[in-house]
Amino acid sequence: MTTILVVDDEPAILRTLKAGLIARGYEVTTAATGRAALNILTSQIPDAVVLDLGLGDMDGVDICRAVRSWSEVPIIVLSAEDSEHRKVVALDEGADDYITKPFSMPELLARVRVALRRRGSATTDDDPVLRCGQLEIDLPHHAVAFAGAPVELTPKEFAMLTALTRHPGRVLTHRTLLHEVWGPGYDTETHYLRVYASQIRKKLGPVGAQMLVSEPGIGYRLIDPSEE
Amino acid sequence: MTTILVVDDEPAILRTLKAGLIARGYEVTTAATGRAALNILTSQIPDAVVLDLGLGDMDGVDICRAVRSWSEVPIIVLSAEDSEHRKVVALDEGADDYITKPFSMPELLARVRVALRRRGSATTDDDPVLRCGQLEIDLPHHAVAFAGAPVELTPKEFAMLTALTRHPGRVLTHRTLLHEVWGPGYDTETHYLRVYASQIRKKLGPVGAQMLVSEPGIGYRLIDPSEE
DNA sequence: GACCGCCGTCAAGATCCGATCAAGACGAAC
DNA sequence: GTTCGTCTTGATCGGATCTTGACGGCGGTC
Repeated sequence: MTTILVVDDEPAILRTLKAGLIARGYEVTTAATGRAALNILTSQIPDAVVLDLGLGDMDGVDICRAVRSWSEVPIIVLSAEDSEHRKVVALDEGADDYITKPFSMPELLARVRVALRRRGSATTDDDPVLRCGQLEIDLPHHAVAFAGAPVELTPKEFAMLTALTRHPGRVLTHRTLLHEVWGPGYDTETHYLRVYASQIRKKLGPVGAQMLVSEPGIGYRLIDPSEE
Repeated sequence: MTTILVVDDEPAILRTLKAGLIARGYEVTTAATGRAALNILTSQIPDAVVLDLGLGDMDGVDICRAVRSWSEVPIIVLSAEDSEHRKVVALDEGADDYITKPFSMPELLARVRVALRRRGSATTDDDPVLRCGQLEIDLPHHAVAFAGAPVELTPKEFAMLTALTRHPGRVLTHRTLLHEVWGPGYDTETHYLRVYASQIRKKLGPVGAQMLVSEPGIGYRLIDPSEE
C-alpha cells in the first residue's frame, strides 16, 4: 500500500488533495500544521509527502530541511507564491518538486507518480534510526544511545558520529569528515577530528570507545561488529 | 566532472542554457535535434538531460520513452506549451521534471541540482575491491586481506601494495612506484622500495611473499596467478 | 677468485601523528 | 551584561611510522 502524507492548513485544499489522491488508490494521512507533520514523519515515514509551504506554525522550508536530516522521502512542495527565490531555496533545502498554486490535480498526480517511480527503483528501507553494533542514532530525535543507555552529544559530536555511522566499517578520510561536519574550508584542520574523536570515545564509555578507531594517515572508522 | 546534455533547436535558447550551466561549473554537451540527442545518449550517458519538447524532427516525449528503455538518467523537460495533458504525458513517459517557458535560469539550475542530488545518493553502495590471486584490497574499507586473513599495513605499505595491485602482473618501475607513494622528488630513493617490499612480504606471509617479485634494475611486480 | 651492482634484511634514531588535557574564544539564552 | 555550553586552539605525551645506515647474499664480469 502506497501512503502519502498531505500537509496543508486550509481545510478546503486538504480535502481536495485527499479526495484526488484516494481516488487514485493511495492511502492518505493528513496534517494541518508543521508540528503535526513532523510528528508523523518521525514515527512512520510515508512513501511521499505533499507539503504546502504556507503553514501557520512554521516555515515549510524548515520542515524540508529537518526531514532531510533523517529521510530521503520525496517531498512535493505546494506554494501560493511564485517567487523564484523561494523556489530555489525550497528545492535546495530538500524539496523534490515545487508546484505553484493554483495547480491542476492531474499534474499534481503525475508529479506524485514521478516521485514514487523514483523511490520504487531506489532504496526501500527507510529506517530513521541508524544502528551499528550496540550504537543507535535516532536521527529525527537527535538522540544517541549505546547499549540502551542514552549518550549526550554536542552538535558537532553528533554530526561526526552520524557521518561515521552512515557507513559502518568504512574508513572516512579526514577530508570527508571535515567536509561533512565543518563544511568546506576546513580540509586541513585534522586536529578538530582528534579532539572530537577523543570526546566521543569518552562519552561512549570503555566498550563503545573501541568502536571508533583511527586509520593512521587516512581517517576514522566505526567498527561494524556484524562484519567481523 | 558533471556532464549535462542540453537539447534544443533554437540556437538562442541553447546558448543561454549552455552559458548558465557552464557558469555553474558543469560540463555541457549540446544537441539541436532529437536524432542527435539519441545518438549521444546511446554512446555516453550524461549525468542529466535538459530537453526541449519542441524539436523539429521528433516529439520530445518519444525521446523520453526511448531513453528510459535503457537509462535512468534524469530528464528535465522544457516546453513552451502549458498544456496540462502534455505535462502529464511527458512526466508519465519518463521525464523527471517539467518546466514551462519562459523559465528563470536560477529555477532551472535549482531543479538540475535536485536531479543530480538524487543521482548522487542513489549510487552509494558499490564496493570496489582490488583482487590479485588470494590478495584482496577493499579500498573504501581500507582493509587488506590475504587468503581471507586480514593484513595490517602502515600507510606507505598500503599505498605501495595498492599501486602494484592496480596493475596485476605488470612491472612498475622504481620511478613510478616512488612517484605514486612518496610523490615527486624521491626518484632516486630506491632503497625505500627495498625496505617496504621486505616488510610487505613479511606481513603477507610465506605464500603471499612470493607474489611480490623484483625485476632487477627495473622495478617490482605483483604476480597475477590468473595469467600464469 | 675478487670485484661490483643490485637486492633483502635488520635495527636504531629521527620524525610524524594521534590522544588527551586544559585554557581561551565565541555565541546563545536569559 | 552575565552565564553557560560549545567550539577552537595550544601544549604535551606516547607510540607508531618513516628514514637511514650497516651488513650479507646473489649473480654477473673481468
